[in-house]
Amino acid sequence: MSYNFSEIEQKWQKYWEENNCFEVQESDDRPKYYALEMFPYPSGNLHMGHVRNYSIGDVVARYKTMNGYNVLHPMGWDSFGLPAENAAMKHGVHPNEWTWSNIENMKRQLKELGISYDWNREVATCHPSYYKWTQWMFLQLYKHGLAYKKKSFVNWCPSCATVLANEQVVNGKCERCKSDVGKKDLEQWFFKITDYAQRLLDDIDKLAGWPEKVKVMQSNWIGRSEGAEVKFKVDSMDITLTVYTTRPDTLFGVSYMVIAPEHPLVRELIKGMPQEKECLEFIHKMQFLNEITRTSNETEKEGVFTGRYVINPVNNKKVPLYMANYVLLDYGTGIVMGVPAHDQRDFEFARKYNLPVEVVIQPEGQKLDGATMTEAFTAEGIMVNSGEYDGLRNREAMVKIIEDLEKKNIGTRKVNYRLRDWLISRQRYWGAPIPVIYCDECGIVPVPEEDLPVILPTDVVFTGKGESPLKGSETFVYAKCPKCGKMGTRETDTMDTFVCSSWYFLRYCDPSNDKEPFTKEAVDYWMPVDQYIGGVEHAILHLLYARFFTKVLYDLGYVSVDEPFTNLLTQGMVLKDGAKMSKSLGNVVSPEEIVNKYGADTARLFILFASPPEKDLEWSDQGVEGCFRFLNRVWRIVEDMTEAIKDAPEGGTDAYTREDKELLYVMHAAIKKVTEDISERFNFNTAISAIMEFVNALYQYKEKVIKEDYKPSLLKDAMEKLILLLAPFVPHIAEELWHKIGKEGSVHKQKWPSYDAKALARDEVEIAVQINGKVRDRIMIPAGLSQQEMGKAAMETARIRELINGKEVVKVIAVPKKLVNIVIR
RNA sequence: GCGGGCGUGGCGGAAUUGGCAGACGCGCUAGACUUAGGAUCUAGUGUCCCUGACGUGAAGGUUCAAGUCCUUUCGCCCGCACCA
Repeated sequence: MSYNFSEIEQKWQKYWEENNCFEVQESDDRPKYYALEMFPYPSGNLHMGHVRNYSIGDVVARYKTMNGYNVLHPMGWDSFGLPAENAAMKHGVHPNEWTWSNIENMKRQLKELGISYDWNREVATCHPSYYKWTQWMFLQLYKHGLAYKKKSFVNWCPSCATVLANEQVVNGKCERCKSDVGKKDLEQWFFKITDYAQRLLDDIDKLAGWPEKVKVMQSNWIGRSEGAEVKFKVDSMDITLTVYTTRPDTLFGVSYMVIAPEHPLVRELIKGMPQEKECLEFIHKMQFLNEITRTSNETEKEGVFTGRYVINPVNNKKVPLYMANYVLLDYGTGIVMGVPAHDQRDFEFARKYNLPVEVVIQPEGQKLDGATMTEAFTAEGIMVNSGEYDGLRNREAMVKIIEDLEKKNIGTRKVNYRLRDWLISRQRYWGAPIPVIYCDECGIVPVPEEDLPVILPTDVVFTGKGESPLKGSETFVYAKCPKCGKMGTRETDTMDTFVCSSWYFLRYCDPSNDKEPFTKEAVDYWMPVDQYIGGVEHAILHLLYARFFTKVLYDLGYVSVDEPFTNLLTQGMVLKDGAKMSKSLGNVVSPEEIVNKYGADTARLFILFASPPEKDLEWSDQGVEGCFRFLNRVWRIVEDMTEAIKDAPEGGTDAYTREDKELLYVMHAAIKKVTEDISERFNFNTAISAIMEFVNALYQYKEKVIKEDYKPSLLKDAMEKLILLLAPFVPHIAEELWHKIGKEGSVHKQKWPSYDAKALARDEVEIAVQINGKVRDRIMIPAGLSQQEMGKAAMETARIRELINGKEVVKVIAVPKKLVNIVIR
């Protein structure tokens, strides 16, 4: 018979809810701790990845509570987004209805897992009381010049019928639906994250509690590079083209120049030239290529001559101006100088179009010939063919050249970032409306703060066409201009859902405030998040945006921290048969099924035990069975002992036998290990294995000691400690057993046990005796023996004496409590 | 190509500071209890030519001692990738 998990779990979930066990307030003399898991998109059902994420977070939250912290552990819903609209089109359900019923179901599932959330602080980004403040955030950014509108070539997903941020385009495909992303020339809203590029980069150094991997990814994404901008005059035209280069030392080797086909100056440059028609065709062709095929490393470089020439300011050489596929408009200046001898891309381009290859840097002791080179020389060397800079090492020349460019006013030192401004407008319905009104008289007018929220209308038709469905809502579109009162039209684009999730961790601090997004006091008390837990897929997107928002709000004085997350744990994926669980592979295990069959405690235990949190986890039905068996084992041993410990006096007892001491040792070793594994390393798998060893020791004790010799207070202590150690992992069974052994009050409100170093000090230890590094014998020795005495004891056994007989003992190394190594010759 | 990570039994994984490799769990084997066992308990379980030898992807090295440190190398996973 197994224990009745279903009854127990329901009972305690009800108890926790009715007693508001996990509700927290700021005013508390305990130190605060903010434990946060990434809130989910309400797709309708929890998956194993969620279970893993929230189980990990729950261990942390419950453990910290038991260790005397005032723990904030909230949950909410990232509830705007495309799937709601797709469902509306497919099933004819309104996104609002669809989303809220999903939330209801997932909330029930979360509660069935017994996660210790303060549900009073629940937020949903699609609720007007939340998006009011998302819109408020937009207005603050707008007010401070950090939100702006511009026309540009933007990523366009034809399937989602919306624009996408750079971060949402993965390998040229839509991050969400995987269809090919194209380009469209549209007017769009942007957040000026580039203003914060340097700080976002610099402050990565502050993130000591973040995984190296995530920090490297962010730093690569920001992509700082140092170089110079250099001005080239167009021959017989009054136009100057500026290039960005990281290699100003190769300036004398420029043999052509390339401009991006979309560059605004191109039309003027080619106008009336014999090459105009060819150029226009090329531009047209490039527009229809998506970015991945256009810019992939494998795509052959392709270009056309514009007919124009530019003049190299350092040597007055006239070089041809091309347009080419490999030059991107939105990086640097969109114009690149071609130095075939020292850049591989330029080299390939030059060979294809028969452009000269001029060597200006020679490797030491070698002579390169531009005509016969087979690849570009990109390493360091000595300057040649570079006028006054000849003979210098190229590094030194680089510095000098930049200085000289600045003096002559033909160039400047320049730092560039790969990071682009964040495109936040979406032509979709189910998002926070951008609070802006267009007025014929006044232009772009932000909606006044007191008029927020701009409510999403309900009279909307979902067409799936490339226009915001809001455009069709008469009640929404027309609005009076807040400035002049004339009728204007509202912005019909909504905000990227990543805007909503960039500040939700702040809202949790003060979730029902309707006067402001949060009070400074609340945020100052709880922030920063002490431990953030979520999937590594958000390493760049969400985590970078959240950092950006925090910095902006810090600058505006709304928060006192400039980094939101002190420690970050990126959990691994849940796999089945070596692959990520997915519908298409048919390897999905539903959490609900597992909870129904074995209970939430078993589900949680397995997921925590199978692998350390940051590694991928292979699902195993048999492993789940094993965890269920273990909990039954725990149940039975506590049941068995209940009678024996009933009238146990508190504290001391008679002299301990060997078995008593052994049990005491294992118990304290378990307390030590579990404590350290949770607090220092988050290695829940080894923490759980230590508890298993403790339980095994209890069974050993039962096997070896007759009932009459039981020490009631020792066993009582053991039962209490066992239950306390289990509490963060398997909260329901722990709570039930806690009361079963006659305790009162929630086990989760108890103090975390501490270990007794005395119990861990054994008087005798077994050590290995090695000869030349190989174990040849084992001996029991008193624990306090000196190294010398250990060596002596080791050489006294019959077996060792025999083995060293007639040999010369060169050296004896003794490691206290571990081993003795005798080196013989 | 650049950056990050990982290779340990039949499987998931331990080994935290260089100190007995394989904790714990799964699986497997045997025994006990039993009408029965897919329940439970107990014992065993890296490999082999088994008083010993070998063994942490491979090859070298440092050391009394190496999964752990160093050098070389192979394989896998993840991220970025024409960024001038």
